[in-house]
Amino acid sequence: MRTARRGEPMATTTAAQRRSAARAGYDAYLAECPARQLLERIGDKWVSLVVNALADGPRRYSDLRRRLAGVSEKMLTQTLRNLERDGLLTRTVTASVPARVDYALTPLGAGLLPLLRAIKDWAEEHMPEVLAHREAHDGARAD
Amino acid sequence: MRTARRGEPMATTTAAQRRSAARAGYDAYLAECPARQLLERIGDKWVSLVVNALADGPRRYSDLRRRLAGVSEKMLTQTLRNLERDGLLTRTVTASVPARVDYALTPLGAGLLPLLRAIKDWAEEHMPEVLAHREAHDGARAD
DNA sequence: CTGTATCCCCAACGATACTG
DNA sequence: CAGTATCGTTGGGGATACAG
Repeated sequence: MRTARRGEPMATTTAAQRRSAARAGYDAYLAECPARQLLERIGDKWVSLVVNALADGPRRYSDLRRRLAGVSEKMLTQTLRNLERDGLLTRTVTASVPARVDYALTPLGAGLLPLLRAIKDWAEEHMPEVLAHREAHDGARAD
Repeated sequence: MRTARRGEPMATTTAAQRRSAARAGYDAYLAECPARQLLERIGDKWVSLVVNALADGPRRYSDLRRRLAGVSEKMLTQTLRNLERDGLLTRTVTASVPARVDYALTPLGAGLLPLLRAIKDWAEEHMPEVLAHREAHDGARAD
């Protein structure tokens, strides 16, 4: 993107382009915002559940799959890999027959528990009110 | 879904079907889990930003659009409507010329601020470590 | 047992144009 | 000023089959 060199009017390239630039900049800012990065992690559908499932100790893969009855293998593996990649849990392979893999929270991952707890507490205390609003709102215009 | 009444072997319809049933049940459970409902709300890309933008008082639509430089009109409106629907903010129309609309947090919505603050604090304290892990992990296998 | 590989769908998000 | 309408892209997430 080059600035207009000549002193020409150039009525175009103003509003829309400025918008685009602002967007790009803001997006870059958002991509670096720690809070948003965290929300993207824990917002993943299975992350909070996996972390909670590991709260009281290591679990095997099949163990997790049973406890999180709704998860597909693909998503469970993907979630675990992402969390491992971020240093939130460890993956330990025991090369026996049959193979055995244990997952456990790291201290960093365990540090997430109080935060998840806070989220859960807020949710249990206030979500009913939120849902009541939602239904009232929908009901009023369902007609 | 009926349980197998007879003591018959019925090799088919077992594993896969049981899986499906478990999934459906678990999904239903998740749909009702307050913590997940909350995560779905605040996980929306613009929700936390909008709530924060309203932290210190009401704002007009165009005001919000300026402060959240990256948001499209569609997403801003959609986010605001969702939050209004959930009783987290109010929408006040002043029928003047030109039209004017103010958005403000309700007490319920303001109650979200401490939680968002907690998320932000955790993120600022620990996300650098998470990102360091991530890069180390990626770098190790980037070859 | 612990995954990987593949295909597919859909909802989120964005871009653009138009309206009261 | 404050939206609505419409279209297109993208990636999250699930189903299924296969592999070490």
